[in-house]
Amino acid sequence: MDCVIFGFDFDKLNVLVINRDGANGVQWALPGNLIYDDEHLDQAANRVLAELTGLQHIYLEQIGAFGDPQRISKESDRSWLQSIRAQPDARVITVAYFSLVKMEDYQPQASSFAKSAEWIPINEIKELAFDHYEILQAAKSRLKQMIKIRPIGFNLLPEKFTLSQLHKLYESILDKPLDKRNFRRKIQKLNIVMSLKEKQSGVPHKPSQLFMFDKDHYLRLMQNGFDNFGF
Amino acid sequence: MDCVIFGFDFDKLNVLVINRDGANGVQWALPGNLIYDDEHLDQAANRVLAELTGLQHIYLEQIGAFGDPQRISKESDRSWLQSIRAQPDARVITVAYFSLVKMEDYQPQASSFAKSAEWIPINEIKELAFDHYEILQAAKSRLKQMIKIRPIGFNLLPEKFTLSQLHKLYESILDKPLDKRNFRRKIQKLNIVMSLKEKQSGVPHKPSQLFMFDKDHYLRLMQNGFDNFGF
DNA sequence: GCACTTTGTGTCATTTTAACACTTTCAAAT
DNA sequence: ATTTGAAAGTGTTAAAATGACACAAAGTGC
Repeated sequence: MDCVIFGFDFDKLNVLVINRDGANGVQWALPGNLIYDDEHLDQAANRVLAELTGLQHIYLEQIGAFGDPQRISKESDRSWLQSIRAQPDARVITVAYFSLVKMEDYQPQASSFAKSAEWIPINEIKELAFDHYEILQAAKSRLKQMIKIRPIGFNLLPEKFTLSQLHKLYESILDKPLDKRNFRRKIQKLNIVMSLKEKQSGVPHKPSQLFMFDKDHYLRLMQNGFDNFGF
Repeated sequence: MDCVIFGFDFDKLNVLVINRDGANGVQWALPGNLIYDDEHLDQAANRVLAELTGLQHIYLEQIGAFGDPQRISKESDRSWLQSIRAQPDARVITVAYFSLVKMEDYQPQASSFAKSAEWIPINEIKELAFDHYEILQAAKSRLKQMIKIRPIGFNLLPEKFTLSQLHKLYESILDKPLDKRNFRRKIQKLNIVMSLKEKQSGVPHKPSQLFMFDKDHYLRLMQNGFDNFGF
């Protein structure tokens, strides 16, 4: 399995990639690993995620299976494969997942010498090992699709957030500007956020109201068959 | 791989299932088969579909992978498995697809003695072999999701169809009534159907105008980022 | 020509959408 | 103390979309 782990830095979407040092300099790849013989697919995904980041109970959703017979045959991937696989030539089908993580919950040590994972802005990724770039694109478009019908974006934000942060998040995922006032009106009318009696502090500008995701109201909405945020 | 093949009989959704005669009477299962070692997943799906129905160039889309370690361990499935698999105990992960077929294009011979496949109304299916019922539910909800953002429904209708048929199709998939006039207005405003200079004939009531899917207009819509039919 | 069945059509009140600009509030710098 | 910079927060209006609703028209079969 392979996993596209998304994070949001209040400005843009990021993806957690692992680097392997190869002959041709650094190569990025998605975190992933083999699935145990007696393991549910979702279990495997959770395990790999936990092994890498230590995080548990994280939003995780299957994207699908990727099984091009040639997907691991790129010349640049072979030497690395030989170093980690008993049967480097065996066919491998991967089940891809995407995951939404609060970036604050996992900060790879940027200072560490032997750093193995890094947050990279999604728009700066031009190439990945194997078919991981293709998987990344599928993850992106799946996320875009999902966020229009479910409020999964909250998984990318801290518990308390501002509407501007949420706004920026939607813009980053949908990859288009959204009118600020119209966005706020829509979110507030839906009743899926509740305003806290608390404001930002320490910011060099008007401090923003803080909000939380209102799960109860959302579940009530769902029960009426609601599944369209209209973005 | 396993495939949920949908068909529409102008009244309700049907699924093509194969029957196997077992100890406990007839058991239904989804069509499926092993994937060859050098085969793309999509290729395998197309092959299995063609082997069963003779149809090619059919709408086919991956749902995802299903890999519960126990998925083939139900007692009622074991005897059948032993008759068709060299290693009946090996773990099997399936990649599920759903497919949209014009029912007129494939009519299993109802009179044939050794019939192996049959169209069954989706709402009458209460149980299937292995985890196929679960796959069916996933297919249904995926279809429901997709039809709201892409006009894939046309794959279930003949080239020439009436708006009432299209209307009924949407109601069947979305599983809720849609106002006739509002439905027609919406479809026609979108410009994704073109009316033919031809009417139904031989029907014992006012004959209906025939329409075709207008692919060009739809592609033009798409280019403007359109992906919400608003149902 | 009558009964039956399905097609096909319009209006109106309400809601939703999109476009658009200025004042407020704080920290930091002077 | 005052100014400056930066983001927060807020309302109106015109246009479009939605949802609710009922009856005449056009065929076939009897």
